[in-house]
Amino acid sequence: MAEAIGLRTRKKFQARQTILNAAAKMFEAHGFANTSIALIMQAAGLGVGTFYNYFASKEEVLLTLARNLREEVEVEISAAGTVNQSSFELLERCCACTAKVIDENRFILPLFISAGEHSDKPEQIPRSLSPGFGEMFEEIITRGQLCGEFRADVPGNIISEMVHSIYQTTAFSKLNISFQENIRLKIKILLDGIRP
Amino acid sequence: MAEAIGLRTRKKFQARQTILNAAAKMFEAHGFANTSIALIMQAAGLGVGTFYNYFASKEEVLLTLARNLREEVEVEISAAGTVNQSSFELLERCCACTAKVIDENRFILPLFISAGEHSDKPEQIPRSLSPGFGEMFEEIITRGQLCGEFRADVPGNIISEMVHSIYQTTAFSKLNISFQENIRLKIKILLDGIRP
Amino acid sequence: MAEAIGLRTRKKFQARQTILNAAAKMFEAHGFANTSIALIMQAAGLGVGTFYNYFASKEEVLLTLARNLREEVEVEISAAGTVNQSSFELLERCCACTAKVIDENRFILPLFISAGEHSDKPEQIPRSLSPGFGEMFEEIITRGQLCGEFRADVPGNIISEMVHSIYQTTAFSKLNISFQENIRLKIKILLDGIRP
Amino acid sequence: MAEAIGLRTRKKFQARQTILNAAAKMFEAHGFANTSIALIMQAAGLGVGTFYNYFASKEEVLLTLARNLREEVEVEISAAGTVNQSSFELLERCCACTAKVIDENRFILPLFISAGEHSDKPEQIPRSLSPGFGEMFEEIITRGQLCGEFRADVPGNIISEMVHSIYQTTAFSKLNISFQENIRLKIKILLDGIRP
DNA sequence: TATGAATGAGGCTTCATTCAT
DNA sequence: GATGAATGAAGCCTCATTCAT
Repeated sequence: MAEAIGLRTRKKFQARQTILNAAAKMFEAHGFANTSIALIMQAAGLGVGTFYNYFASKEEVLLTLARNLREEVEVEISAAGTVNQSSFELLERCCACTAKVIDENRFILPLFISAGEHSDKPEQIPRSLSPGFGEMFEEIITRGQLCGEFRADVPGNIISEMVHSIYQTTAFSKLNISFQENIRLKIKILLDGIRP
Repeated sequence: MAEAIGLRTRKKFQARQTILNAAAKMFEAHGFANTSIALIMQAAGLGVGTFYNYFASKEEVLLTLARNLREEVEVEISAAGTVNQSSFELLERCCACTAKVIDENRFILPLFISAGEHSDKPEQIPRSLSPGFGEMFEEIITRGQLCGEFRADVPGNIISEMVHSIYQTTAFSKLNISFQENIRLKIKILLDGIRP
Repeated sequence: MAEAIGLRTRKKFQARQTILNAAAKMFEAHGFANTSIALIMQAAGLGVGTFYNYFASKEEVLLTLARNLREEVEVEISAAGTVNQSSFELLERCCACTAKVIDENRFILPLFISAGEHSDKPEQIPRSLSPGFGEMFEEIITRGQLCGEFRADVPGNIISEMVHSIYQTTAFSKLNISFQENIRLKIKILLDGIRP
Repeated sequence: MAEAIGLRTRKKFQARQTILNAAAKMFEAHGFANTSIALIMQAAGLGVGTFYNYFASKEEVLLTLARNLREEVEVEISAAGTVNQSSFELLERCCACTAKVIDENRFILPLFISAGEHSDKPEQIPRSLSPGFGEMFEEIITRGQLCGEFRADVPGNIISEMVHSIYQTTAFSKLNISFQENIRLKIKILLDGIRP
């Protein structure tokens, strides 16, 4: 009995995953707006109606994907020990970690920038991978400014926005250079630009 | 007769402008995706069918708006005398001019970032205000690098992309600071970051 | 030109009528809930999308049909001269007129009783052919009570409700007797029942 | 063993009752059409599939509820001794009893009037609480006519229909008067109206 | 018997596009 | 050239019903 329930539960979980994966693939291939729920479910090999057993809307799928991504970033970052480092080193490392995870889920960031546009219910989609995605950067930056490691004549949230902007737009880059390397170079410029 | 044709031409031109203005207003108010052609033409006070006498699609309207914007920027920049300036001064001034024009047409940049997502025909919408918007910056930057005024260990197109990214994402900024000032600060960091 | 506009306007009006007629027919044949918009438009020989050029919802169609019916009733009643009559005669005549019109649009009354149930937006559908349908009866009855022609130990609005109920339920009658005669007999009982 | 079966039978009966109660509650709260089977079973705290172990359709649930109601009415009426009464007294008492029971299950009458509209299978839902609900009244009335207690110039089934109509529409009444009192007044008028 | 995930038909609605006037 | 009614494809979503566990 317990086993039966376990099986059912496992299957249910699997279906959810299948849908998420299919959605990610379709979003990447066709964009968020051009991906219909029917298309997702077709890619998932499931009936259309099944979608609504797991999600209320396409937006919810996107949010879920984003939340998963954010968790991955956090895991990755906390895995890299971050003690006894200068704010420069810390920021650099965090940026590299973030770049790595995003690189593997490149499709999602662009989606997020624009998703607010699409939906009838724009309030449901935050402009960035919020909440809390940018806060990490802002914290590091603020601390660096307090320590005198970063210039203080520019507000920390402006710098943080700049970091953000680098990720968001680099995802679209057509330059013949790897995503992570691209990010690395831009962050290097930024770091040099915020020395006191 | 020539006058009659002129009148007609002018009238035709007027309708086109009316549509463009209405579209800009509606895009700004409701977003690109949520703006139907019917809505545009209603705002324009013209019949739906008339739209197709001037444009083939919503995408074309957007492109036209972007092209107009770019022209404005160019006019503005060339108005500011640009001789005998260091690359730093030149880049700073160009960025300020661009910020000013974009500030007055703020809605269009966000639209552009996301429009590719929306359309059935994404190939029709370039990712940025291309063609040629970024080239101006790239030219200045490359020249600066050749003169040894800018660091050369980072490719010029990467730097150019960074400039671009600043405009694109600042248009979304929720910080309590004016758009132009926000841009100015970020460009300042960038400029300091690309000193040799 | 004026003629062209006239033609267009006329055609538009015709389409609206066509839809109303088709809807009435389908409502009668299959009931309100079982009549899809697609079915109506198929019966009307028009495309589905055309429906929304004229009505926002099925409910609006129903309301329109009801409003038309009410107008017919009023025309019919005012056609019958109503001066110098006892309240008994007046009520009897009004009831007969109403019965006649309703008889020709029998399907609509049942629809109205139940339509509130159906809709997601029940507030949009009044329970009776309001506003003003019942008021006519209530006015006559109140006047009759004041003159002492009708019993006063029962509130007028109760009597009015009774009149209403007769119409509403007789529309469903399966008895082998004509609608108008059925109504006539019930009203006769009611009239005898409200003598002082 | 016999006990085990008894227990099982009782359990089965319990589930059925649970569903009926939940359905009644949901019908009352949301209306027949807006109540999905899933909603009923959720309110019942049972699985969706379980529904089909007891009922073939929502319509069958409604019919069952109606049949139960009718039985209640009969019990109530037979409880009130009905010997040696004039037809007037008898009809009055029966109407009062019926009103009392219906008052406690007010939701069901409106449902019934409209249920025929809703269903794909209208033939499955009779227009009134048939079969047999009205027969009781018809019998009393016919008897009263034969005895010369009621007027005979109006067919008995017409009068019976009138009684019916009073119940059906009073369930919707918005007047500021209790259901039972409302019914009592209307029946009083009717009784006065059918004196010979 | 109880379950509830899976299903797909079917309803509603929007909207780019056409075409007769 | 201007118009706007007509169109139908396409998307979203609900829900009765089935069936494997």
